[in-house]
Amino acid sequence: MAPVLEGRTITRVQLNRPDLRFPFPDDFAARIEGQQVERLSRRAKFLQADLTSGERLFMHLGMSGRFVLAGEQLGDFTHAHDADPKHHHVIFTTEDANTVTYNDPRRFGFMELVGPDEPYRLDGLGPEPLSNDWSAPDLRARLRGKKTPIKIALLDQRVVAGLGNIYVCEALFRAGISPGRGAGRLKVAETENLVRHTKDVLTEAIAAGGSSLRDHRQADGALGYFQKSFSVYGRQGDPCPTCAAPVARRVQGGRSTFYCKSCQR
DNA sequence: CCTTCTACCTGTCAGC
DNA sequence: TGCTGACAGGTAGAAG
Repeated sequence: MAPVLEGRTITRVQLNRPDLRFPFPDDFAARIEGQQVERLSRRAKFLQADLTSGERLFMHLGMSGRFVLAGEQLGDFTHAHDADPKHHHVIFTTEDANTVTYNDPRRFGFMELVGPDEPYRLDGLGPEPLSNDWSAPDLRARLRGKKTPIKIALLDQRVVAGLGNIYVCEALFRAGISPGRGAGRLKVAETENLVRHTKDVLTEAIAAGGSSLRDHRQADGALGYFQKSFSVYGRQGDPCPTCAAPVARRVQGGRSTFYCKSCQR
């Protein structure tokens, strides 16, 4: 999206419905039309477009959102896709007549416009898991005194930002830590293991193009294939890759947790 | 403040 | 071939 949007003026915003998960901001189209996108960036799972007006456009894909690019000269950035037009909710048109379309069947995504000095929830997010800011001491400090299970704590974006259900399950498996352990009760060595394995899982998953369970695609439209490397996620009843005991499933905080009862303590 | 629970929505799949 | 119910990669906001 950056080559298509950065440095370009958005000439038109077509809203096809009043809301996604939340209502669109007041005067959404008017506040974006005529603005140039100075920079496109990412923080946790939020996409941020800095506009020349000083406002920031935050976009979140939720569970099933995607952006579809189209334009005469965009060959390298477009590909065949199966996004149903009935779920095209927002269409941004740029000065060079390219379009960036937000498609989201489940509508768990959302968009926000925030003024330059207005706070936004990104301010409260924890560190990026692959940055040098995220270390065992940092995690330990943020988990201190927490009674909540480690599985839930790792999904809390204020503890570390950008981990989802799959990678938390896989990281806990690799670190040999039971998902039900009290977050504040991990030993120093366990926290170190957990951070190391989390970074490894994410790095490997990114190299594999992510996990295409259903909706996820790489930017070029290809399927990711990290799902073929899952040790426990979605593998209830399969043998644990380490000890061959059946992989267990439980529900924590309303989400499925997959783990090995004998390897994870 | 922290933790827990529910809501948001469509699509898919397993089981009957 | 339908029908039903469970479940899905996430987050906000209310309630306790």
